[in-house]
Amino acid sequence: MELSNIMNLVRQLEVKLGGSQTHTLEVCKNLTKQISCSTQRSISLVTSYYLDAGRKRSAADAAAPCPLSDASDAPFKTTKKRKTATEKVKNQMRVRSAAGGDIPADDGHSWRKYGQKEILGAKHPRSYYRCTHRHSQGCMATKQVQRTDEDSTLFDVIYIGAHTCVQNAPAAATAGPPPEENLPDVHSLLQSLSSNLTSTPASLVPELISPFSAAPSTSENWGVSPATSDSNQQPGVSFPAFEFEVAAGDVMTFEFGEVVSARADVPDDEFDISSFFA
DNA sequence: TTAATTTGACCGTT
DNA sequence: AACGGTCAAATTAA
Repeated sequence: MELSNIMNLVRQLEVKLGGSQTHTLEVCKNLTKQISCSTQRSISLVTSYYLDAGRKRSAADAAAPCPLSDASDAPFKTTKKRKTATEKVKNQMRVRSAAGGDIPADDGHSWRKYGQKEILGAKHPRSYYRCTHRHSQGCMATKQVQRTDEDSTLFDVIYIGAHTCVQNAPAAATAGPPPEENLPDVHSLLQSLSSNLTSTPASLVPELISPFSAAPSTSENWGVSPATSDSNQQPGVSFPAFEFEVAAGDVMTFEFGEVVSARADVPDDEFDISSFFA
């Protein structure tokens, strides 16, 4: 929520900067653009992180080192066990492609494409990615990317599993204790976020396309859903929207340049999203 | 030469 | 049998 609040504040700043001198303001506008992109990336990172944390926590609640093959289980909760196969932690979000780009913005992780399939009834194929460090570190994180039928600048991205890799690990010098079951490094994530927010690489500063022109959101409509799900969007132009429904449908919807919506699909009793946001 | 992508085959589910 | 996810050989990029 803190990160999302940042996005809210940036949007207000953008509105304030709206109709003034058009010279030094461009710098500020570019800054806000970068901030929003960085925020979006950090949200993606944190999202995949808390999903993993929730899964691990529930595993700890079971107090069994081997939760799946635990035969001596008494009914701890009102476990409406669904023994079906797909017990994967998924996290779907809708992402707008980078400015003019043909692929979704970088989400902070390094991926390696391993497949592409035509999907029944879909206009565009679905691409399959796995973490680059799968073999070096055994990171089993995976994602699927598919261009939306309606808007070809939007992509549906599904993250499956969480990263257990360390991004800056250049292959352990010795075969020391492999970090097989370590948590993702939150500190490095925050550090990366911090540097992204402060650095100003003048190199990649594309033209700004006044993203949020009207309907500034305040802390009043925060948390509700003034999501303007318009359909008259022009190419490359974003509009304000901020849908944030957690209690009922665990759906986040942004219209802030990058993330448009996110949904968490977790097996029953595995993760309580309301407790996370609390 | 190594690493990443492409692409049809393969295989488990439904 | 069809669908979708993954493998892996061939190809391309770094």
